Amino acid sequence: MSNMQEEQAIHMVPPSVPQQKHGSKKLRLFEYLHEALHDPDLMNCIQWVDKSNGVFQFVSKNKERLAELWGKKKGNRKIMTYQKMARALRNYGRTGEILKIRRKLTYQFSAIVLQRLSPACSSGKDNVFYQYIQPGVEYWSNHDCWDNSRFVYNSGYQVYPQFS
DNA sequence: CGGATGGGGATGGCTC
DNA sequence: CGAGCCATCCCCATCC
Repeated sequence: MSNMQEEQAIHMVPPSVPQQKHGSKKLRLFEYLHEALHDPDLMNCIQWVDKSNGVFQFVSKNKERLAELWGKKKGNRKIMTYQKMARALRNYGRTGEILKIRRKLTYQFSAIVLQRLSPACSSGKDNVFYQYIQPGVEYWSNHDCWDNSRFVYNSGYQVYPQFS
């Protein structure tokens, strides 16, 4: 009876980081966008508005091109469009991974995602990967709950006003 | 009016 | 085989 804990301990495996075999990881949309933001060839499709705060926007004229590239990368059967891609982006609003800035074609990576995608993980040793969105990040909602996915994000450095 | 943009329900596909 | 997670598909609302 007193061994229950021990038994549990035996079967207790460290919270598993999703399996990512070499090169077979499933690319997430926001990862792709982040890559695209660093690709000079795509500067006419997507660009930073405020890099340090993770704010970016699509270029109206070429946003469809970027969407198509994304669709091809995923091997979709049908052609990806900006509309459909933006739908996926809106889903990120629910989890807070990417927030919608109240301005045309403008979005913002959350601080957590930025950290995860960016600099620190330079030397290939980390499993710092899956950390979740809990900490004291300040989100300002101009509606009443997350589900509305319309946010203004206050990074602490700068508040982006809502341009009506 | 009509394109551009934003939104959401339903469904698909993959993984565990 | 089923549940959950994301992404995709399709259609509608609003704005300019």
